[in-house]
Amino acid sequence: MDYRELAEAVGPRTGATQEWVFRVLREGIISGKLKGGTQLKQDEVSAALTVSHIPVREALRQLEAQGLVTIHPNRGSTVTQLTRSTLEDMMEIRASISYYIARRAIPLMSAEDLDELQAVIEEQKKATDTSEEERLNYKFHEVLTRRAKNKVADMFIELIHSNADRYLRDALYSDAARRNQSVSEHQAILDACREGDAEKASTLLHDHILEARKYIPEDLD
Amino acid sequence: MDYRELAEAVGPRTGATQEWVFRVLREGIISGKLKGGTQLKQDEVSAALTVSHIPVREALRQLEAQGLVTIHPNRGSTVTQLTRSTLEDMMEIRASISYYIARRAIPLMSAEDLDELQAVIEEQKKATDTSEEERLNYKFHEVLTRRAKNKVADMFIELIHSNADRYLRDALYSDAARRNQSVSEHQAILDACREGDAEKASTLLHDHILEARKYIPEDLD
DNA sequence: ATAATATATTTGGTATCAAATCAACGTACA
DNA sequence: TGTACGTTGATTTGATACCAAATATATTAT
Repeated sequence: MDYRELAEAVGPRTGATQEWVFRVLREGIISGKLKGGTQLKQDEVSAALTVSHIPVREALRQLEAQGLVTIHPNRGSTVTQLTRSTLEDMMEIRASISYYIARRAIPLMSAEDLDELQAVIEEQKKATDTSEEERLNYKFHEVLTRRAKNKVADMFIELIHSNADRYLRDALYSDAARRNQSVSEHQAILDACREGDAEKASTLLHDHILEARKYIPEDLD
Repeated sequence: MDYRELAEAVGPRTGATQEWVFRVLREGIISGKLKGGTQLKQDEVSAALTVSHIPVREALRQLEAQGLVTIHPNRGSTVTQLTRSTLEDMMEIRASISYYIARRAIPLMSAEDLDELQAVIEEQKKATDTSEEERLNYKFHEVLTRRAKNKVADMFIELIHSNADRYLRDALYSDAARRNQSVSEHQAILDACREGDAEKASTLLHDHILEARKYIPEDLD
C-alpha cells in the first residue's frame, strides 16, 4: 500500500505530526483502502510519510484503542479483521442505542428537523453513486442522533460506524432493491416522527438497523 | 500524587513498559486516587516510574482514547473531569445496553447461572465494607452481561464503568437505605429471570440502572 | 528430516536535543 | 485605565541515534 497516496487524500500535515499520521491511517482503514489483516510496519509507515517512528507508534496505539488496529506485542500491528460474530454484535448494539436515541430525539424535534430529514430522503431517491448514497444514509442517522443530545450515544455510534461500515458498504449500497427498501424505511420512520409516535418510530429504526445483519459478508472467519 | 505508590498497587513491571504505565495510570484513575482534573505531567510520571517519556506518551494517548484522560494539545494532560450531563448520558446508555443484554441473556441462562446470581445477592446482604459491596454489585451485572455473549456490549459497559463509577462510588455505597434498595432490586430482577419473564426482567434492570442518575454528585461542572 | 544455531528483521525503549506552543507576566502606548 | 504587544518560562512534541529484546527466517549439524 502506498501510504503517500492516503496522505494526499487527507491533506497536508497541519498541527501535530502524531495527529496527522493518525488521520492518514484512520482514513485509510475506514475508507477500506487498507483492508483488514494488512500489516502496518512502523518503519514502512514512517519512511513513506517522512516522519520518525515515534508519532507512528502513538497513532497506532490510538487506533488500537478505537479497535481499528490490532497490536500483536513484539510482532507488529495489523488492520483489525472483524469476525461475523463481532459485526453481528455491533449491529445489535447499534440498534439498541438507536432505539434509545429515537425515543429521546423525537419529542425534541422541530419542524425544521423533520424538513431536514425529508430533504435527505428526497436526495437519497435521486442519488446515483455509492459514496453519495452512503453519505446521505449517514446524514439521516446523524440528524436523528444529534437531536437526542447524548454525547455518549454519539461516540458509541461513531465508534461502531468507523469499525463496521467498511465491511458493510459493498453489500448495503450495491443493489438497487436494498437501496429502495432502505429509503422507504427511512420514510416510514420519518412519518412516525411526524405523527409524534416515538414508540413506533423507535421500533422501526431499531428494526431498520438490524436489517444490516443480513448483509454481513459470508466470507469472514 | 506519588506515582510510585500507584505502581506498587499494580505490581512489578512485566512485559511492555508502555502497557505497565498504562495500567498504573488507569488503576489510579479508576480507583479514584487520581481525581478528575489532576495534571499528569509527562516528565513527572516518567521520572517517578523511571521510564522515558515515550511509553508515558503512548499510555496517555490510549487513556485519552478511552476517555479517562483529556489531552490539551501542547498544554498537557489531565484526568478527565466528567460533567453531570455526561454522567447522565452514560447512565442512560448503560441502561439501554443493559436492557438489550437482559433480553439476550435470560433465554440463555442455566439453573447454575441463576444460582450464581442468588449467591451474589446473599453475599451482598452480608457485605460490610464499601469495596466489597462494589465488587459484588459489579459481579451481579457482570454475570448477566457475560451470559448475553455480546463482546461489544461487554466493551461498552466496561468503558462506561471505568469512566463513571469513580464518580458514583461514594453516593451509591455510603448509605444503607440505598444499598438495601439496590439489593432488593437485584432480587426482583433475578425473580423475573426465574419466571422466564425476559421483558419484565429487562425493564427492571433498565430502571435499576437509571436509578443511579439520582446519585450523581451535585458539585460537578 | 529434524533439531539446534545463527542471522536478519522488527518492535520496544532510552537518552538527548531542538522546535513549537501556550500561559502568564509585564511593559508600552492610546 | 485598559488594551495590545512582546518576552519569558514551562511543557509538550518530534527527531535522531542508538541499543535491547523478541520473533521470524535461514543455515548448519546431527
